[in-house]
Amino acid sequence: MADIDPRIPVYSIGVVKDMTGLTGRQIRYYEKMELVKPARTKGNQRIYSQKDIERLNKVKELLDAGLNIAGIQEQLGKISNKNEKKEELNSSEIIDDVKVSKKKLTSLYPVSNRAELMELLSEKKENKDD
DNA sequence: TTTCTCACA
DNA sequence: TGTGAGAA
Repeated sequence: MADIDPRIPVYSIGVVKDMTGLTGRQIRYYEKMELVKPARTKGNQRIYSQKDIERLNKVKELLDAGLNIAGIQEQLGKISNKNEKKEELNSSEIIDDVKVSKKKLTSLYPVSNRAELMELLSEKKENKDD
């Protein structure tokens, strides 16, 4: 649909919605809040990279952790700026363990962390693309 | 199918 | 913070 670069995989909002378990509106809403910054196709369709997927999952965790948009912007700004601080990870790894697939995720997979999710998503992408 | 804006809670 | 409706 929106594979512009053959090197890197890009996803439309439809697949991102399926991957993240978020609704299309939530994803667009996060973009509006500048939590994510997907590129656009010639037809103005949003195109998300794996970095965007990870960011959206991060947003999910942060929101679930009790953060508001402003707080998430700070967290995302940090990781986007440079590598994460060990002290900051202290709280991140705690929520990282048990969030992800808590209540949303309609028909996803029995994953328990993002890393595992990303692997599954990669397989799914190849499967769909094929 | 995805996009946007307006409006509601 | 997130969604519904309407229009394109």
